[in-house]
Amino acid sequence: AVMILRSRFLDARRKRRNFNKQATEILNEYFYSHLSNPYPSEEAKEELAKKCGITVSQVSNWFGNKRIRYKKNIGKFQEEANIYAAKTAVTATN
Amino acid sequence: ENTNPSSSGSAHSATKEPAKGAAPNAPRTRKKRCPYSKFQIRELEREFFFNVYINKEKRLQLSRMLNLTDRQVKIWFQNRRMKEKKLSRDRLQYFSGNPLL
DNA sequence: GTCATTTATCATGC
DNA sequence: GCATGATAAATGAC
Repeated sequence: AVMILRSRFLDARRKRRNFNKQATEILNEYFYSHLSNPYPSEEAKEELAKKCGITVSQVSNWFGNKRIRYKKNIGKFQEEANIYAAKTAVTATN
Repeated sequence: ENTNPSSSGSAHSATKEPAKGAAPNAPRTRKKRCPYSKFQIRELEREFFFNVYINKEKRLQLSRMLNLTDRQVKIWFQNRRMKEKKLSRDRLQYFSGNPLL
């Protein structure tokens, strides 16, 4: 039993699974509300990880991928940028 | 399966990629990431197993054998140590946070 | 030296 | 067929 768990752990990367919608929502909210400086501190990463139900490393990976993929093609992310911008604007006024 | 770009004409060009003397405003183009071959990885891992920290002499020897620069071998060991640390962290988190066993 | 990061690449999901 | 998460080279702060 231990060997099975261990083997599954060792190649956990090979079988990646997408984050659930709620987690992606939380990460995107933070990203687009800190677009001028999308670098969460270690404490912020831990809090995001807790809220999303993922590890701190996964949070770091997500922001790393998001930053460069956003920078490489801002146009492609314009739509979702507007969505989250409006969302955070609403929450800010409330 | 790995055609090393560093062997452009000479395999003995020691350790530098940008020429520093001539161009004052060097754009300093970042070296493109080139994945190492299975053979290179095996030899690097083999040495890493014996000692996580590599000597300067062994480093030069390894770099010559694998057709890598001395800097590349040094960086590889640094990244490999970070990988080992991350694996330990993940292992700890995995076996402690879950009610298994 | 460590370590967060950038960037390209890999492997998978769908 | 790309989107996405994780990893592998490479850089730079400290």
